[in-house]
Amino acid sequence: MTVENILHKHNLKSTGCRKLILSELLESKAALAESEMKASIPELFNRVTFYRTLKTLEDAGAIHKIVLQDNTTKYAVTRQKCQGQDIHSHFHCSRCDGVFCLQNNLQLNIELPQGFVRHHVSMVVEGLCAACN
Amino acid sequence: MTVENILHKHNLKSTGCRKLILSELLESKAALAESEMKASIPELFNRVTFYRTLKTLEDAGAIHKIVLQDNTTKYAVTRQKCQGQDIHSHFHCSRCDGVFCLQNNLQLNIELPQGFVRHHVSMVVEGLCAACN
DNA sequence: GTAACTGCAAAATATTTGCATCCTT
DNA sequence: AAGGATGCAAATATTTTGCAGTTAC
Repeated sequence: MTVENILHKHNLKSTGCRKLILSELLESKAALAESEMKASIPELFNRVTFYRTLKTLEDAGAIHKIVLQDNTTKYAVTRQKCQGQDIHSHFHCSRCDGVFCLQNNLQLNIELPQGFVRHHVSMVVEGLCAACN
Repeated sequence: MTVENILHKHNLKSTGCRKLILSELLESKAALAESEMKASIPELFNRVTFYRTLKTLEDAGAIHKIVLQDNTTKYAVTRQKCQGQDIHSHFHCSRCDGVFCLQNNLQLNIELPQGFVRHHVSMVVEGLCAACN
């Protein structure tokens, strides 16, 4: 799974900002916040481009965002194991702030009120990761 | 469960802004965003006070916030059924944007990677509510 | 009376929009 | 060549901070 692969697969032009963001996310084990990406990527791109690129990549399905309870947003490459899950779940370490995609084949039997219909579920597990535990 | 009850129970002074926000949330079946609260509450309070009051109420445990995948934040009174749940789950209607606390006694068996420890889980179920379905 | 809540002004931060320029295909 | 991506400037929105005045207890 290379950066070019991903871009081509989603019919996206191969541009500087996209490649940098994708390679950054591919290399990282954890999901990254905008600030974390900017820290490692030199000031090649300004914030506007960042926002637009993240949105483009997300709309195309190349990456997905994870919204934490503290309102911060992190991004991760959408890997095969992430796809087709009714429940998309992530782990958030309270100590190092790391966010990781969880691979789960969970079958949730959630009772909803009468007349409610469920489309999909997102879940964040808070706790300590192996390194911090 | 009156507003004064709640404030007293959490050792909070009974002030105008707190009472308005709490009564607003108590009356509403759905969780409310800051913008939704402001719509029904006259301009008695400015934004700064709003933020600070919400934080105070949240820190005290009188209300809790729900962060949705689109980054919006809603608030709801912490009722008895909300408490002591390992998994706090909410329903978000994609059509009317309503957010409701779900009462569930779900026992989740989530498999975590080696060495990871789980503290608690938050979950948002997306779908259609009874009125919109 | 006192600690803490509120309001105002303003700073800091985050996000969006319009437009001109540049680049990928 | 053309459509789309980028950068800049600036508008808009969101959140935080300091300080002075006010209020609940």
